[in-house]
Amino acid sequence: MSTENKILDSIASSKNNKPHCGTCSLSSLCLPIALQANDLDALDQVIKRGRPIQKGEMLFKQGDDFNAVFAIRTGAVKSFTVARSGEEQITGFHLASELVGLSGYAEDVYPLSAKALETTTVCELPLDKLEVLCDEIPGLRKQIMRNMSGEIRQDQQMMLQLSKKSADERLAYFLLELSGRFERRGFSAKAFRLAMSRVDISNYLGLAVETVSRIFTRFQKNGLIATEGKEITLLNLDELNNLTGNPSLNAQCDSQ
Amino acid sequence: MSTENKILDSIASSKNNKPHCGTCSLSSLCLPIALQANDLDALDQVIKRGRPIQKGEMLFKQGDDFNAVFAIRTGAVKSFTVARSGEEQITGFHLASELVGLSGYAEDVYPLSAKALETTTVCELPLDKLEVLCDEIPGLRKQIMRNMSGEIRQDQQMMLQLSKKSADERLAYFLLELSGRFERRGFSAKAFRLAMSRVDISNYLGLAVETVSRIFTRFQKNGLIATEGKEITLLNLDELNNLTGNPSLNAQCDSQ
DNA sequence: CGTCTACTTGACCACTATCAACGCTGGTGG
DNA sequence: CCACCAGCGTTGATAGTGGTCAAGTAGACG
Repeated sequence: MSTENKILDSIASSKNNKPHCGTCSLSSLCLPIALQANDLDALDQVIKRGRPIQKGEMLFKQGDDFNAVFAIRTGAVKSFTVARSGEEQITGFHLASELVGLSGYAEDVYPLSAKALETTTVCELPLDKLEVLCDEIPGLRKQIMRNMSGEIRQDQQMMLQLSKKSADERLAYFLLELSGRFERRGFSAKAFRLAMSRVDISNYLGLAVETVSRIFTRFQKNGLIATEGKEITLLNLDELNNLTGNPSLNAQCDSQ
Repeated sequence: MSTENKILDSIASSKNNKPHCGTCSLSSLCLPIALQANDLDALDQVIKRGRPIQKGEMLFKQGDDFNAVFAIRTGAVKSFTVARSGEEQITGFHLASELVGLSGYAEDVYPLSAKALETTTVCELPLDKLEVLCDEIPGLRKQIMRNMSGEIRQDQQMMLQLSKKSADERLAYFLLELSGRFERRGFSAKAFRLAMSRVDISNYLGLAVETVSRIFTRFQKNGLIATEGKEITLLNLDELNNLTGNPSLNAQCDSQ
């Protein structure tokens, strides 16, 4: 067994060497959430689990035929659209358990590209098989619709950020939003690693890199955060929350 | 028969007094596009067609239970989210044949509100019935997924506009995008009525009303458009296209 | 005719982009 | 082993786009 495969397996599953939806630690966040055991097997059968995708590699490119949806098992991915004028807009960062590529449905080609921010393993759901399953398993159809609906909601939140919020508010929102996603995956809400570069963050938030950099420094001076390269610690969630301009995003949300 | 009902019927269908998906002039744009005759009947059966909605009335409010999706028959609707801080963000304007409310799927409540911009008639698709039909008619499921996917694509385009484009570019894009939608509905691409107010436009585009107003005047001075109240004529599509910063959005798109 | 709302126009200034320079780190090749 | 370079991140100085405030106009409606 090659070193590469060893790494893959150790990443894919800490206990078994055959990854399977039923044993995947993400099953409570990912598509299986709404499925029965036998449906889960059916889903598992159609999933292709390829070799890991290296940092900088593309999952798919804007304009490619839409032939699969991807669920992220480990790692992180950014998706972005390129305007005809050449400008890039990062439309989202995707962590483990999230689906990428569903927006290809409308036009039969991907309207955006997806690139790995770090070494990433994915579960590939070939479209033809997925279509059949969707018609056979109502729970799966519903779960995918929920997913798409959630993405619409999220993108619309982002529209609000981009059009109404100041640079400080956007960055605070970004950090808290990420924090919440890590927490839901069982990681620390206060200390994590930013898989994306400052340039990526600034692009996503509709700001210049310099602005993002300056705000990071200012937040540090004010004791809100501490950074060491890509590692970041949120020192004062309450104050960050105030900064978003939104009463409570992450504060006293124990019920969530 | 009351005056109100007479109006409804005359609006609902210019030829028959019983509106039906099969005879609706929008069937080639709306959900029926992918359905067989008998499936179409099944869809038609579940649709509730209520009285017209007056300008300013709400179709649904953010936080309401998600219990129906709406297809617009005539008129226009704006949808918008309200942040906890109170800011409103208009997330879209919807014209005849478009679906509103699909983003309620993820959380079982609508994450946004929808309000009529003018007197509007809608086809209401109760969620419980729609769910059943989705599982029975694969074509319908697919069409709805395409719809959601298209909305994601569209929102992401908007994110690009909001974060990368200047005020002029945004307004030009807005006008051309509307123009294209009117054209696809068989109306003039060059002259139409803006159902929404300047405030709505500015909110949608992430600008101040004053800015929008100034750009409208400047565009007029430069001979790009002519306005008279809410009526607008696009005098120079090519130049507007250049202004979007995107090579060709509406130019020489005869094939589209 | 008065009031209200939508829209327009002008003056001013703040936020953030842009330009420029510099430091740090990791990789490459002499 | 060190010099060099590229990519990323930070910091400073400057300027421009578009927001804000204020006032005025026009159109709709009672």
